[in-house]
Amino acid sequence: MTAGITVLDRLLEVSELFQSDMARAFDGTSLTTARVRVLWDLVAAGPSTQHALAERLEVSPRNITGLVDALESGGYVTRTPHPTDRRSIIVSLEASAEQMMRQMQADHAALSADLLGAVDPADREALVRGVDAIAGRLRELVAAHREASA
Amino acid sequence: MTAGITVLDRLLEVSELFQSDMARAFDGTSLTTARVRVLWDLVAAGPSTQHALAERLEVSPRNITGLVDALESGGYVTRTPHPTDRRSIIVSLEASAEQMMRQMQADHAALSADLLGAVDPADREALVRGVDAIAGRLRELVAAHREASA
DNA sequence: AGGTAACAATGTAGTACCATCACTATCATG
DNA sequence: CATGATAGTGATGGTACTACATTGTTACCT
Repeated sequence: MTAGITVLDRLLEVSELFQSDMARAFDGTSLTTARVRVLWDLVAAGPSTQHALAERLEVSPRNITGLVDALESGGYVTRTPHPTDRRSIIVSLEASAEQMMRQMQADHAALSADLLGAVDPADREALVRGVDAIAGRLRELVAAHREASA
Repeated sequence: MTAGITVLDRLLEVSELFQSDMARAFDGTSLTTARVRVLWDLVAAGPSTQHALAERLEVSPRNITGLVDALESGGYVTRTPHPTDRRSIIVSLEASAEQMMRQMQADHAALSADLLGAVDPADREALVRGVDAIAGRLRELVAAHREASA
């Protein structure tokens, strides 16, 4: 019972700590969590229209305009016209930003490994299974909520 | 290796899902995540000065003024003068808000139990130990980062 | 006591994120 | 070719946060 509370609380604590640490890393740059989310998506999906970004990140197209504005003036991305559809704009990562994201990905992996290293080896498999189970169950619950309120 | 990445990513996913679900629950009210954080703290700490709230929540005093403004006009808290220090203002939960927070706490516990219920019983203890270990290690790392940049 | 420094809260001003609505330019289809 | 959908953006507004300046109050120090 108390353990149940503790697990969820610890999970939330972990992500809070992680996010505040990320944010601190961006100090001095024009990067923010929301902007990096855009970069991250571009790494995964490749050059995209703003509309596609908006859909994948689940924010309004209008918001993407602002985020890309900031990233563009920071030199992280470029806007190029779509080859066939003149309404669309293709957002691409600048080479330096792609390099930076690769580094960030490596850091992320290293951190993951570090954190997992703090776990008793005998507990690791159960931990992974447990976290997966929790994530899966939570996805179910959220989906059910969305249904209900739709 | 891949598992290491997956664990951290899953943890982050869990807290994202959780937070978006929380936010949806506040639809239609004047409550938001930041404001509920204030209420939550008042439940745990009892009536407090705004200064104390700012310190515990690690935000600027000015920000607390705005949050308490919103909570006050929503009828969730009341401002009363400090008995001895006329500079200070004491923020207290309204009875209805205290009731609501008790409910929220119960829901939180129920959700925790539900999520833990999705985990194979044989994995639960290891999961709790593992998450604790990760949280502890992450606390260390963040503290070290703060030191380094201070 | 009298002056000064620290303190609590708030006004002002500014950044960032996010949303909706209205509008323009451009497809795409009947 | 007209009509309706689509892609992006301007305008506007709410929330969350910050730093700086200001006001009233307290506490300390000589």
